[in-house]
Amino acid sequence: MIPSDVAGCCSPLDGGVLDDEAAVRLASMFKALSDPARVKLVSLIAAAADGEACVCDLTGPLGLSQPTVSHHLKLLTDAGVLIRQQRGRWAYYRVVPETLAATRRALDPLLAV
Amino acid sequence: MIPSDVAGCCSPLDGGVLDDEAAVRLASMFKALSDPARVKLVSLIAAAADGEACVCDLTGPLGLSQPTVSHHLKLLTDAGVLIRQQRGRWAYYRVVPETLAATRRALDPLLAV
DNA sequence: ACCTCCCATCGACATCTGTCAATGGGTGTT
DNA sequence: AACACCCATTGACAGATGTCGATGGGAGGT
Repeated sequence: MIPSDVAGCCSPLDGGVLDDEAAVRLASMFKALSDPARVKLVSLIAAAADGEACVCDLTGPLGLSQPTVSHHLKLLTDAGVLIRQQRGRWAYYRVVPETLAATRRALDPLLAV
Repeated sequence: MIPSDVAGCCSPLDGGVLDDEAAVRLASMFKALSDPARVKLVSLIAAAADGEACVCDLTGPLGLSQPTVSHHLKLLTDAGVLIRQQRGRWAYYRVVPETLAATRRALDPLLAV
């Protein structure tokens, strides 16, 4: 379909578009999951017995050092993807389903035809 | 619930977890959408008339230079989120719904209880 | 032919990011 | 009290990332 020559381009189209704040929030959600190590962390925790895991459970399967794993876990926790609970010497992490569900829902408007 | 003291921790849990390749693929999908500019680009294009837009439509609403916008569009295209079609002097971009739908679906296993 | 316009690429630069070794703070055990 | 263990924080560093100005390559218009 050929565009209407001259004025067919460069028309303003600001209707029904994410505002800056929404774009930043959405992007930060995706950024939290933009690293293979973090994706695998969430996967490991979601698949763990009782739906929770401590750091010592995760360093092995990830093949990363303990500080690096703690770093990724902090990013995920700050993003609201995980929640942290200290019990004794162990720190247990579990997935926050609402956050991932919200991220999933946020993709719908981008599929609009 | 207190863990079963000693052996309660550090048990191997490798069942039903994303393998490395899947984690990398998933992460690269999310990385493509991990920047506010790119999220807004997809939103702008999805909301555009006829579901497509050329670069000159996008630099204004984004407030970024043309090279920067082209850079982001290339990243999104490489990730399969957008598709590019050249018509005359204009390059038209449109959303690839299948890619976003696949990304949306990939979040489901992470929600498993 | 020349000029104009749209857009991709290049070069450069500041910043962010992922990673680890080393350290330190709690918690439980002996 | 002393020790062992789990984990977060710090410091450091290489590499990736976002941004822009400048350049170049096509496609249309005059």
